[in-house]
Amino acid sequence: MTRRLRIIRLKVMTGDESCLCELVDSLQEPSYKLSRHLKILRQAGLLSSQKKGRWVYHRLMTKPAYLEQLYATVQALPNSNGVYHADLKRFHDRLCLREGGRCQVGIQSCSAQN
Amino acid sequence: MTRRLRIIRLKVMTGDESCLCELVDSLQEPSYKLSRHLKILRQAGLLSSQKKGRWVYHRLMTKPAYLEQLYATVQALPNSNGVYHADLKRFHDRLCLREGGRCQVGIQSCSAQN
DNA sequence: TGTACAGTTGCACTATGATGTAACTATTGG
DNA sequence: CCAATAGTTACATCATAGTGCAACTGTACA
Repeated sequence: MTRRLRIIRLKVMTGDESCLCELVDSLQEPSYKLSRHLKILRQAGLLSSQKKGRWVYHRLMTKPAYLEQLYATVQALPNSNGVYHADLKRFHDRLCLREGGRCQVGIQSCSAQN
Repeated sequence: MTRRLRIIRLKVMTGDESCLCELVDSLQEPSYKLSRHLKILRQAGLLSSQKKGRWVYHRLMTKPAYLEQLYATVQALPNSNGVYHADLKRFHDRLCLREGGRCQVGIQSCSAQN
């Protein structure tokens, strides 16, 4: 659950679409975990996923009004232990590896491989 | 989790304080269940509870700003199966049993006793 | 065509949360 | 003081959610 919240928080703050490997480097969690959480979020109607080449880009759904309300709440949640901030920093660093707004490389962090 | 949401939704919509027996009649759930969920909500900082005689009155906390944001989201959530509406109706009926704004009787519904 | 790699998923397992029972405290009213 | 009742909680049990491993699909590039 916490991981799902970290994903949503990150995407609420950044807005842009991102692929799994970028999220792995940002949240420092193994890909199989995040992949499953992303699937659950997609089934819940919070995310839409689009495959482009070998990468799958995920972005927040904005259609039902209560989702926007939900995102505003996620944004307002207290960042108790600084995790969200750390996620965001790693995500921004990771975005620098893009070329032409597209992901070009896979998982970079050696810690949370797989 | 769903029960916790029903409690919060009910209190968000009505605002006023209420005691356990009134919630039992409204949600049609046994008292030991709701008592435990109320405790968890209290520990999470969402509720404050105050004992007055033999009844304990529970009300929503409003202090941190993100809580107000959270309540707005709960209010905006879709009422998929009509549960929230049914809870609300039973709650209003139950409030008619008060005298001078105070609860005077215990659990009324024979279904969800205990 | 074959290899590397992004991403997914079935399976077994573990951790966490919800539940039912029943015993408990505290308060009211006779 | 005692019975009745509002509410709480320890304990065992069951249900659900999260995890790790490993095998799998699909795409790109040499």
